[in-house]
Amino acid sequence: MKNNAQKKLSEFNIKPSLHRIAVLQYLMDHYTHPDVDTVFNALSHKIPTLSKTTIYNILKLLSKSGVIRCVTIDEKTQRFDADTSEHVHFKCKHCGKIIDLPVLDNSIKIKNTQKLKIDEMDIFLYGTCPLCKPPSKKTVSNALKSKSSK
Amino acid sequence: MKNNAQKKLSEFNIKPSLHRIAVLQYLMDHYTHPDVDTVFNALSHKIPTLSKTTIYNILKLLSKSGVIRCVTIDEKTQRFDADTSEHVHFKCKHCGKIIDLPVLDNSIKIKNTQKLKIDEMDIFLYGTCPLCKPPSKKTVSNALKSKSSK
DNA sequence: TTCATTTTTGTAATCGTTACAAATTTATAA
DNA sequence: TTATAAATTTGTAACGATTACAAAAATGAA
Repeated sequence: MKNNAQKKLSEFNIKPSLHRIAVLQYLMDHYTHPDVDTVFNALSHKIPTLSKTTIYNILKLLSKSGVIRCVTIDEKTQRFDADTSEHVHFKCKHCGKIIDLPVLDNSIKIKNTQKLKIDEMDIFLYGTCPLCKPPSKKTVSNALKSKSSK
Repeated sequence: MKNNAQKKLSEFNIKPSLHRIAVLQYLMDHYTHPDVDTVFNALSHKIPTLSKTTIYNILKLLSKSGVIRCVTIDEKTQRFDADTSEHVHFKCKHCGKIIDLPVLDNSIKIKNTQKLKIDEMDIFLYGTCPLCKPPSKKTVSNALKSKSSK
């Protein structure tokens, strides 16, 4: 029983065209922070006439409407996330994978002495995931190897 | 009495060429998170032969060495910060200005159950600065004005 | 149907960044 | 000093993600 993209679009007063449903449904089925190309390649089989510009258009529309979030942890490409709840993104420097992490409630305390009106927050972590550097001691050479073989 | 860029480069075992000193000194004199063009325009007067590629090279070198930090809060352009201490970046959606905010010590608690090795962290806030939306009630029209006149 | 509006499409353009090789500068050795 | 090697800088060309734009297609209303 998967989430309903069409229903979500209607909740946000966005006309649920077939393309929009397909894009949002893909994001709601794959919480892997895909970029434009990944979404395009995944859907172009089912929708042969699909244009990449359409993917750009829809993802921008959904981002601006608050249906999804644009994850800018990648220097090169925009990534997108249908999970709009507060969470942290970790990016492995070696394999590039992005991992979601929960945040303990109210754990982030910032001195806002300048009366800034804060609407959104991004927390990005960078490091090494367990697959790229297992915690045992024998993996130093492996870690160096994966580091140099970028 | 300003900070010494040459000394800092030597501390990081980076040969203090005139260009590198100039770039780092600019960042240490201007904690305004400038982008490549801003640094280039500021220095090209004093160094007429300066190439923009050199700015890119040096800023990448300094970032990778940990002398400075690349601030990726901007979607389009890389920005750079000679302040490598832990702090938060706020970006005003309207004027684009980036403001530093301190973080209360140990205030960020994340459930790291996956044994991730975390090296770096970015915290980005987005919203409206006091200049773009003063806290008084008469400024609604002003806020709208500055919003539409992007 | 007809007309207006919205959505989608494809191409061209934009722009920040990088690749690359030549040119210059700096360091080292004889 | 001079010669040679290494490091740094430079300029151009290329790259690639994204956007602008106008035409085409689809949708909705009358």
